[in-house]
Amino acid sequence: MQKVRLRFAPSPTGFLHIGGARTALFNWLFARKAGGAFILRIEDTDEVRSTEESVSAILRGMEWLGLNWDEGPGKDGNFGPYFQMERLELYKKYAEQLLQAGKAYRCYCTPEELEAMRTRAMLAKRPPKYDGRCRDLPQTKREELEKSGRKTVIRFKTPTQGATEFNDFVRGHVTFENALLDDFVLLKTSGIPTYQFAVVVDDYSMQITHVIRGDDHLSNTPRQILVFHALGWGDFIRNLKFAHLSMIMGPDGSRLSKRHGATSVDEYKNSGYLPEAVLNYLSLLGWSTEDSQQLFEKEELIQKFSLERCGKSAAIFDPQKLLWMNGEYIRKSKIGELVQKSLPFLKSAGLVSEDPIPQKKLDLIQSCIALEQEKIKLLTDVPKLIDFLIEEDFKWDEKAVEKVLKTPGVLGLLAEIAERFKTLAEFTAASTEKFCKDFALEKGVKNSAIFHPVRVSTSGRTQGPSLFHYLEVLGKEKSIARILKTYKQFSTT
RNA sequence: GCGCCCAUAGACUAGCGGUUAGGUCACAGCCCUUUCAAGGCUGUAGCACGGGUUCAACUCCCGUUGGGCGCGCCA
Repeated sequence: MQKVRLRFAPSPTGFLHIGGARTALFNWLFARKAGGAFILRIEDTDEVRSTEESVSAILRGMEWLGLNWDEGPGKDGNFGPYFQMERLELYKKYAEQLLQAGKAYRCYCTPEELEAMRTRAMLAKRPPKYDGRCRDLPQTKREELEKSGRKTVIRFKTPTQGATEFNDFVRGHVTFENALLDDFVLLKTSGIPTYQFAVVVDDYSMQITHVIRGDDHLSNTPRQILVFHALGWGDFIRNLKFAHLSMIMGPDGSRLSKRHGATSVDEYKNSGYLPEAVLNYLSLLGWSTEDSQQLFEKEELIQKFSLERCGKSAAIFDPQKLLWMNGEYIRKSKIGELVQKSLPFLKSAGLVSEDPIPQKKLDLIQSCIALEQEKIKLLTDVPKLIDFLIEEDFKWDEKAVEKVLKTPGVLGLLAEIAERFKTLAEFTAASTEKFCKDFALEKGVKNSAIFHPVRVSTSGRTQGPSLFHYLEVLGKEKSIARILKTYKQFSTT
């Protein structure tokens, strides 16, 4: 039994796109479930758009998501190199083979001529395909063009008869008429292969068994199949399994792009999303279980994933649901891990500058985050949720002052509370709560008439963590000092 | 223009001839509650349209409409 081998083959022309991440995830899931190999192949044959930065951004994105590869950049296997630009000789060799076998030919048309040809065809409402004018050039004409110094590309001699069909895990049986295909370019003038050619040579030479990729490649597949056959790899292609995933669209139903907001994995990382949440959300775009389960542990995802349960229709990316899911993952996080993950965001918010961070401060941060854990949706929420407990000072929210502190009698009560707080033997959530409730009873007012002023006078806001719990974190001294400070500030005005 | 693919609420989806069309996000209300959340309960909302096939169609077939993709010396 042949070992299962899958690949994710991004072209490094930008960051790891959310759609690319989904494709990578599905490949990874399938490979992991089958106990096969997951290969990362960099398709960097676009001489003008490929960049080093993109390569590292993609690797970074993959690593962040935890989509580890068995072969690829930094992980040698027996099928490398894994950058297509390092495999040029291979493509050249096979292109030559096709040339010799009469299954490909040199084309002398210039890009300008081709462009003009396409435009003309479009205007005449004909399919904008290459007309094959160099296909059957007589030898004399060839030599003449050759002599004129014309640059050449190698084109595939696409069969003009018959149809190419294949089975797709998601789409089922698909058929394309060969006559509708044109003689596409295999090798560019530069000697660099086109995607259509490189993908065939690589999938074969890397012994790929399953191709899982975006739906946008569905109509490319027959071309590739034809090339496989022309190279004499019929047996291989007959065993190659295809799965074309439905696309991910933007909210308006058009292809997900920059104008729809964040599309790169990096952006989600920087906005405070957890990789597990992103992965989980992505898994639900075009795949589902029979019982419509939503939340999956990574291992569970691997176990339950199957191509048979991938949907056919395009899915619209819903940031709102991702956000909800991120909250779910944050609530499920172990507090220690959540603290570690929040640290970078606390640092950039200026709440943490020490390095290393003293254990005492770390403990404080942990207590604070624990208070607000259930409320955090994004790691970027953390600083503004707990800053008033971390920083020495705090500011009074204007509306809070207006709504709560300006109520007649409130300041007097606060002064009294501060005094009485001093007498508390222990300053815990339980003790302060008991005190405040008793105090309310004593004064003949509702609990809220005490709670709210205490909250605003110690935090400056009307919303926050559970009052008595954060008072405990804040501590007796600071709590009293803040109430007194509030009293002073507003009793004079 | 030609070809291919797709079509269940605002969004993701389950369904695979007979269901009160199920779940999740979002939205609304109620409960819980010192605030904000979280949680619980309830609710609003869906099979694109038109023909067939069938005792019976969301489900099968055809067409229409709508959307997506491909037709690059981009991948």
